[in-house]
Amino acid sequence: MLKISKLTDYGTVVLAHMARRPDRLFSAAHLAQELGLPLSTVRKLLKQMTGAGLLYSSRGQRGGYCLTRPPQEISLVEVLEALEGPLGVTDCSLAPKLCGQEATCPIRNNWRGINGVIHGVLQQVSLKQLASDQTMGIGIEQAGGL
Amino acid sequence: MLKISKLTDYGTVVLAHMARRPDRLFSAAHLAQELGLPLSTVRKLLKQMTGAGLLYSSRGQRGGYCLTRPPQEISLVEVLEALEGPLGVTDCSLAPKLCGQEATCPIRNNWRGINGVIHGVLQQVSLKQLASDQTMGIGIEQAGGL
DNA sequence: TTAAAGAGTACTATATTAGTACTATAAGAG
DNA sequence: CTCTTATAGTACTAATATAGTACTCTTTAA
Repeated sequence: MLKISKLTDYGTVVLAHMARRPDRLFSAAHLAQELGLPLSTVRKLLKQMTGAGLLYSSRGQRGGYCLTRPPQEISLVEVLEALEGPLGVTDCSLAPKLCGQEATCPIRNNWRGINGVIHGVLQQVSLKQLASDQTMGIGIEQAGGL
Repeated sequence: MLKISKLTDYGTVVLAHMARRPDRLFSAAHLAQELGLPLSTVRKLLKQMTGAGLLYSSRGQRGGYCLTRPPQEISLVEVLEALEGPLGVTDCSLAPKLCGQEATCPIRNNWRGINGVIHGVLQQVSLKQLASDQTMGIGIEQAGGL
């Protein structure tokens, strides 16, 4: 259904929460409690996002996580790709040799185009926007072609 | 990875092929052979799309399938929804009561907005465009909000 | 030195996806 | 009228992905 996974969804919830206080340091336990998510799950997400470079972590007592960049500079694509790997609507728009039909497939190029558009949409959304109460305005226009 | 399933992908290949000859009647066996896809799989897809109202079917000798509407009037969303059910990037943008966080989730509205945009992109792409050799032109513009 | 916190690893249950096989039914050809 | 071709319906299996959890190790500040 063209869905992101539930874990990724939780990940965006966690990041959006952190984006509201970019100054603060958040521990996994605090986040889990504040957001009502299972601690183990939150831990897993934080670890993964740290590995992807989205978060700084500091250990020890009074340790925790914080964003590596200001929330308006982090796009949703980055977050999704950190948690799910490269974004591809179809196999062929992701990597070669996954489909088998590839060489002869007459619609591959068009799928790649669609993938690019969706990628663009998600790139335009920043973490700051995602965390915002205001409704986001993103429009689409038909540019040309047939 | 925000991906459609491989079966759905095959479905679009099949439909795009049929869209090039909207007059013709295609049997499952022919399509499977022409596209190099497994017959059983093609059969499954055709049945499902017929049930969803995208195809007419006629049985018996010289039977087969054809599109119920001209290819430029069939949007990609319809095809995806016929094969995968309602389109929802997140659980909460799909149906109530799937997430648990729903009531308190601060970013639900924004996800719903993103979902709407992606829905819009796929709605703008017709089967005729998908089947076309020409590169499609779809642009995105930032309209407002923050 | 101890307690709080992240890092690393491994595991299990469930759901989804992909692919296939078999039987029944309909309709045209001869 | 019956044979052949084709769709309709159903059911099943294997592989993969997802979700959630548990446990141990390491770091660091009080």
